Amino acid sequence: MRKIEQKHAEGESIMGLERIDFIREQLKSKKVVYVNQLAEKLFVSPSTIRRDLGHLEKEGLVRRFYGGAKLMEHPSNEIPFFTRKEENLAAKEIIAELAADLVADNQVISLDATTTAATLPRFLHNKENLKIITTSAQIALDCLDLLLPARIFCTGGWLSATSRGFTGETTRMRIAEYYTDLAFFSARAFSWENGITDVNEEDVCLKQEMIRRTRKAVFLCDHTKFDQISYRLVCGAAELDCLVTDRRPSDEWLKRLESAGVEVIFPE
Amino acid sequence: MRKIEQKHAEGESIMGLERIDFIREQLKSKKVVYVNQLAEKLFVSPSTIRRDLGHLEKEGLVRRFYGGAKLMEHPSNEIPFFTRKEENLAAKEIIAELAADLVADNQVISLDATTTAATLPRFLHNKENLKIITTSAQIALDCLDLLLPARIFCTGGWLSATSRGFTGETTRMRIAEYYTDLAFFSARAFSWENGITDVNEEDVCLKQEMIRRTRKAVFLCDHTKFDQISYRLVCGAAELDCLVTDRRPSDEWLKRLESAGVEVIFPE
DNA sequence: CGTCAAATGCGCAAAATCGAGCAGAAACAC
DNA sequence: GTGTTTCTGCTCGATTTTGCGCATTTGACG
Repeated sequence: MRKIEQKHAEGESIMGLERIDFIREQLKSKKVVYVNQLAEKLFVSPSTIRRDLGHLEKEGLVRRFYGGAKLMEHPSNEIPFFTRKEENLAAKEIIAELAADLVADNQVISLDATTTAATLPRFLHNKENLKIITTSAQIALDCLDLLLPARIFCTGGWLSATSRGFTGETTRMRIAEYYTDLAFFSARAFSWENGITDVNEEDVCLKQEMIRRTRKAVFLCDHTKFDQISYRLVCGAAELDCLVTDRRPSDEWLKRLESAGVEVIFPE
Repeated sequence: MRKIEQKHAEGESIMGLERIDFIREQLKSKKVVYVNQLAEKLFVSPSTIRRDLGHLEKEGLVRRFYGGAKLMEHPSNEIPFFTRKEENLAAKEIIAELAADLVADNQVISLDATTTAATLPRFLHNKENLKIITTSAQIALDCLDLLLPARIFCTGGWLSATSRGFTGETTRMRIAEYYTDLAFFSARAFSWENGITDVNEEDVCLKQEMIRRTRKAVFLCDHTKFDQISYRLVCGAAELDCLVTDRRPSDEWLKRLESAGVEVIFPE
């Protein structure tokens, strides 16, 4: 007990995991950390800090440079699923509620492995006899826990930690086996010139397959995603049938989307 | 020894369950606990704390690390499945721990959608480069949350509420695509005359496919299942390669299993 | 291009922690 | 009472983490 208090008095001579967590926080707020600074602050030797940063580098969280390390700007795909789910939660819920109105009884719908799509099932309680096709293990189990009156088909495949969904050739083939009334999907960015883009090559292929195999492709797109560009093309605006968002888009966007024949749904 | 008496004088030398409850509270509020910190706070030896944390790890509540333990964020996925999981929990853990010893690095193993099989992944932390093939959505996501160093393949298919796993023809075909080193499965009942039996027609077909496509079929069978009969045959005893149970079977059973060429694994 | 202080990676030894096994104490069953 | 089980603390060899020395690399400065 005394020992611990003493340590606290001296500052935190933290150990192992907790120290690395501290470094993570520093990185989050400051983007850059320096070996000496951390060593001093944490009362450990620079060697230890170097080792820690080495671990974080292996994880892909930072890039080392001479004297310290810099936070790697992560595509949001690599932020843990449950953190991502909290981001813009209000927006996702607004979108999900509006999107749910598109669904009618007895339909077959598909959902991709995104946090936005994962918000949708909560609003499907009053639909009867749905079939839900999804690439997301998380969404599949969520539907069970919600006691949805629906049949759930999950593609299977290799499980991805970041999306908590499945990827790979098997997954794509499974999607291709179903033609759906509605396909709900999201992505990281939407710009007029570059269309819908996202970071993960494999996930993009799955979205494309979903879009190809549906009567009505519905893009769930919160306001933060407009006029952004990621790098891998999902599809152009013209290939959409419908876009659901949480705020009224600008007049310019509305005009563009209308001219492209995209039905736009937003609150009020 | 003096130390202990002193401790008694100072107050809380908490014992057993009460101590573990305290650790639970600490975990809830702080997310991370340290062996030494707890030992001092609770006036017991570090050994005891290690044992306690070991128990909590088996329960799946924490993940141990050098010097302490961290609360496992088990963010959703619960309840109806969980109640069944509590039954014979101790037996399942004993079986899982023994079964895990059968697994070697770099192997491909399959797990069916049973609660007994679901206990296994917790004991696979020290194996490297595993591939896990499962029909269970629950197990797949559990493996993620455990941060297992393994690739997870999930068959997909139509989701069953009772097993939280997949069934159907698609599922069977997916299993058939992989040949595994080990197949771990469980079932309702095991009798000498009628072999392994279970209730659900569809699930039985999947188990059979798993058994057909493996080098070593391992039946996870707690003591309550011996000399029981359900109705749908999975396979006869002779088709097993190995049986793992939580208590020494009767001499008669041991003799039978030996004569059938089944390796029998039980504690001690 | 050369110099030099600072930072780095590597190996090693000290320290801390771990798990397994053993033995004593307390609780319990009979 | 006797035997059994459970819990706890301790010992010991093994593992992990940490700090330091040392040769090497880096990058700023002249």
